[in-house]
Amino acid sequence: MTDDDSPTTRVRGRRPPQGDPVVDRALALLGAFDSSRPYLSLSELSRRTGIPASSALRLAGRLLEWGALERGADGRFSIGLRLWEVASLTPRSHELRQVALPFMGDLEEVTRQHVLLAVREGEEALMVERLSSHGAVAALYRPGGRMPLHSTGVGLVLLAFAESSFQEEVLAQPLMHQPEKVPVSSAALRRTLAEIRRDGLATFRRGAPGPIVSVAAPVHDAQGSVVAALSVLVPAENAEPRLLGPAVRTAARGISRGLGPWRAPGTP
Amino acid sequence: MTDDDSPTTRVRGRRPPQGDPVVDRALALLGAFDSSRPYLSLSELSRRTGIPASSALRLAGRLLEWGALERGADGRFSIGLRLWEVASLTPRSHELRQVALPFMGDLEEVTRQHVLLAVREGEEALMVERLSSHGAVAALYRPGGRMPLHSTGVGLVLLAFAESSFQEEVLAQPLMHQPEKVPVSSAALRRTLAEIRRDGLATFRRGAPGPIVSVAAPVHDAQGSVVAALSVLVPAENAEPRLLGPAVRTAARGISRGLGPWRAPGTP
DNA sequence: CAGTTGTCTTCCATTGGTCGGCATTGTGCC
DNA sequence: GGCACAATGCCGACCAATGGAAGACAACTG
Repeated sequence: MTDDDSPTTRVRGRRPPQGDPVVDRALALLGAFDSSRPYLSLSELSRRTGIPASSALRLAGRLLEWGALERGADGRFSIGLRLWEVASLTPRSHELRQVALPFMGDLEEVTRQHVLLAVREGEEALMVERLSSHGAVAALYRPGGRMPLHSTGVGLVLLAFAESSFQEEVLAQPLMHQPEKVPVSSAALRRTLAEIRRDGLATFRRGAPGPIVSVAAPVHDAQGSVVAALSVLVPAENAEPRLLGPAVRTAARGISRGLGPWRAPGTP
Repeated sequence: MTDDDSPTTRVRGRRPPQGDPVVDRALALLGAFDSSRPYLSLSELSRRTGIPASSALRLAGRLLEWGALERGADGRFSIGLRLWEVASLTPRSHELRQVALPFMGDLEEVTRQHVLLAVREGEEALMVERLSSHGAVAALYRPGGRMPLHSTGVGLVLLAFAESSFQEEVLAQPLMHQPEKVPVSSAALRRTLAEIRRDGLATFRRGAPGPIVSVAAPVHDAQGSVVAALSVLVPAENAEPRLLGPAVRTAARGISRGLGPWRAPGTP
């Protein structure tokens, strides 16, 4: 029962049954970019999104005109600065960073390594900001990137203070430490989370690119719920968790206080 | 020749002659947000973009689903974290910040005020990053926000090293210092720009929220063109431009060097 | 150097996703 | 209760969006 498709009857502009909403396709184009591929040619864009080249070109043209995409001399596309400008208004990054940066600066000055701030987004942590000193150890994750909840200091804090239904959902899955690929026992993780809740502090060690230890603490908003996690990342050898703990907790409290009275985004 | 529109013939879904491309409308929704209005209700969104409420709702729904928008418990929309995540891949912010942040941290530690990094976007400077210490003086501009080229330290640097055709375009307009609203003589500005090119350094004073001085230097990419400007912002009273100048220039050179060898984004 | 391959772009007949007015419900204020 | 405003659901006409075909151009290849 193949339908009639003799060469002569084949129409030119037959619109195929496919047909995602236009907006979704345009967003798919934006989503095709990736930290490992910040520049994409038209055909790469087309392949990654499954959108035919001619359609991809038309849509990309619109995005280009507005500034959501830019196009280099070699014809390749990248995310546009105009989009970044608008996106920087997202409250969970903008408000938070504004308050947190000075405190993060203090911590960096003391530790001279990495200081990072992350929020939860879906089943991962999203790094909102990172300060890194010159001689700092190699870091696994980057600002704007995602980090596993169960295998990073900030992630553990965010998980420990999430709703318990969400915690159970995560605990139900088989989890592996990253990047070592060592299985995590759900019972051990449960115990760790309880400790974090008790101490208001997470200490996480990993040996991957180099042995490091991360000390993380929760940041609360005016309603008292945990909206972010702050952490310092130092090489394991000269780590002094005893000293780092109070410093991180103090900074996190400072940020929390800064978020408090600044409430009420009612029309100014 | 009014067309027939007797009450009974009035069709329901008559599509009006209006009709911007869908993608443009969706982007207009994103563009409706603003640093002074990071939260918008549906009707505000509709009014600001000129899109009828029912259409705005439908489009916003799509954006919401993808994560380009978020919606609070009160029903108001804001920019979504997913959009920020993608937007953070824009080379002009991502690559630059990665290299610049450690150097900016050094400068902040010395000055204990504001350190900022900006790129040129159209006829304005766009602040890509700012580090601010605790006791720092009030700042006029915010990260992600735009600054006038002729009335800020970083702006002057970016203007001074822009193509001359662009400079003439700017010089041809009547310019005012911000926020004092004092006219800028085009001849004086021309002289200032020449000095900046000669010294590789801009010094800019303003008295607005408080008397401050900004010392700015250019950042070059591997090809030698100026891609950003770095600046420190300190209160005028205890400013030591003599000392700040070399510090800022050194840091800017460090960033430029960091951008150099990191060239060639050819497929890895 | 003709042949091959791949990318980018323009063209265009077709059609299904998009359109906004209207109706309804929800919410706050006097 | 009455009024004003915001949000959402509904609907069918219609035009903007569609993707295959084909051309232009560049880079390899035998």
